Amino acid sequence: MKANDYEVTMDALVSLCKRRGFIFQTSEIYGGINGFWDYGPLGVEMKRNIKSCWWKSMTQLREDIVGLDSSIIMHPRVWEASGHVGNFKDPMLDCRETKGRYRADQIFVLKHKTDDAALMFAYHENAPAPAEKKIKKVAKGDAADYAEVALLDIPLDAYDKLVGPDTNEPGTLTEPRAFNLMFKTYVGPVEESSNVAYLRPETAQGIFAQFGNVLSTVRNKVPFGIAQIGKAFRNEINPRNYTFRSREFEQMELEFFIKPGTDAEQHEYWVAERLKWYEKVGLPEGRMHRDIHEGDALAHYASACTDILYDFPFGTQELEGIAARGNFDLTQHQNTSGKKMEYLDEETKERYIPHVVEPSAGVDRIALALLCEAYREEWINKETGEVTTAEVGAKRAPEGHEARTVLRFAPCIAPYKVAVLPLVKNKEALVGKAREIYEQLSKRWKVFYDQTGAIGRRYRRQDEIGTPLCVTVDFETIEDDNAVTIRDRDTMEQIRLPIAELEAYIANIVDF
RNA sequence: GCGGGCGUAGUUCAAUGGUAGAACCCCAGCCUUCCAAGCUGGUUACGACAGUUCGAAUCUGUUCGCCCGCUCCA
Repeated sequence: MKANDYEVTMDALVSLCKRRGFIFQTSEIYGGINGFWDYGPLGVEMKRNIKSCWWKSMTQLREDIVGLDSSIIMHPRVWEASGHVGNFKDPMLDCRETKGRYRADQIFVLKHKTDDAALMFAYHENAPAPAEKKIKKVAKGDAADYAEVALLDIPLDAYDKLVGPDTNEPGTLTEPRAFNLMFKTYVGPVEESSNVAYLRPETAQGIFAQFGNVLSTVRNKVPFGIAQIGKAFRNEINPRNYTFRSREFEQMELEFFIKPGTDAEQHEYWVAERLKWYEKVGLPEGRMHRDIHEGDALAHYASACTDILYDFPFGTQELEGIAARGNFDLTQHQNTSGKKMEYLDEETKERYIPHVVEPSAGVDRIALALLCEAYREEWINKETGEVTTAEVGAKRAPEGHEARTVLRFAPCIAPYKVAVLPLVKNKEALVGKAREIYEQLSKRWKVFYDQTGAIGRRYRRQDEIGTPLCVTVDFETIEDDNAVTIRDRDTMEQIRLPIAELEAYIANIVDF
């Protein structure tokens, strides 16, 4: 069953996130800075819940995975070994005429074999046909007189004779510029090239670099995993779509080390495991997709890669990538550092560098997906109480109805688990009892106490921040039955429950 | 980074180059026995920096940010 058939608009969601304190633009008082976001009082709780559900499923509910917290700045050679220093940059060039942008290494050029003064024609890799046509039309020449050259081998002073891939005019291409997507800094007070360091662009390499230490301390046998949650930084060219692509973001990565040859089955296993987890935190199957990488889309060292995607309002986008990376990373570190990265199988006496399956998820993307999924506007018929999904974009509810905004979070994700509400605030005994319950429940969960305004308004406030349960203390509670009403966020129905049974009831609903 | 659009209160919107308003939200008080009731009062905004002008939310420039397209996404 889909949890939500309401199609949220990003405008409505962004507005609610700011209004209720989920997500703020960073440094907003100074005008903000592109690609960086802050999580407010509710957002930080929600994000912590996502991380602890993941951490619990990885390191607590199974004994073959241990945790790690490696530093953000590591030895620069880590990034040489991983290939990030060499490859983590894309030389790009623009066309002034068409406003197109191209990756320089994907553009090739047809150049006259003998006449250096002749026009040259650029084209997209493996698609020379348009350039060959232009040789006939524009240069009145014969394609046979031209040879293929990589764009990066064309000298800059010849760019005025170069015709771009999507134009017929020469001289419209800018020179290629390298974009290194790693944030650079200096270790120590002096800025010199010998102490350049990078903010990690992924948490994974911290795991690989500590593989040996972890292996020698925890006595785990292959297959086993190392899990890590932490910040990573990428100097994205163009952050977009709210928090979806940020320059500072948080990852939850597992490196699951396996025996070579079991890659395919382990990969398949982890894709299924992770999809189960997404279902559990509230992303239903109907809006989740798998993108199975094949052929050219696969990195050269990987034997399989499956992206897990979610239907965002701005398109179907990646939440997590699950890659079978062979032993590429450990081998690279072994070669670069000179330290052995081998595992000895005690039973078979085999020595090998383990292969790895890497489920790598973006916390911020999951948070955004959960917000999109949870957001819902409803219309409630004032007479019958019947609830219908609101029309998207409607300014107000139709005659005889009132509007309700509700975040239908899975209870394990909700920032607050319970709200405790005295029915009225000007009766001391009611308030006293409510405070007592609040303090009792607060020892176990994040609980909201609210005595302001009409009870209905307080319910709606909790709906809008996704609190799954409201506990209301009324006159019967103190005069009669020592019980409270519990109101459900989604159905708005109430049951009566003795205070003695309250904790067990709540735990059953909200704990992961 | 390029092109286009847009920046007024927490939100959604007003205001002819001349005192920045409203609704909702929020806060306080009164009232209130279960789904945004009512009454009274209150806080809060022209993204930033320059320029033109007697006077700028309004005109100009720059910049920052957001949205859309291109581009990119190991």
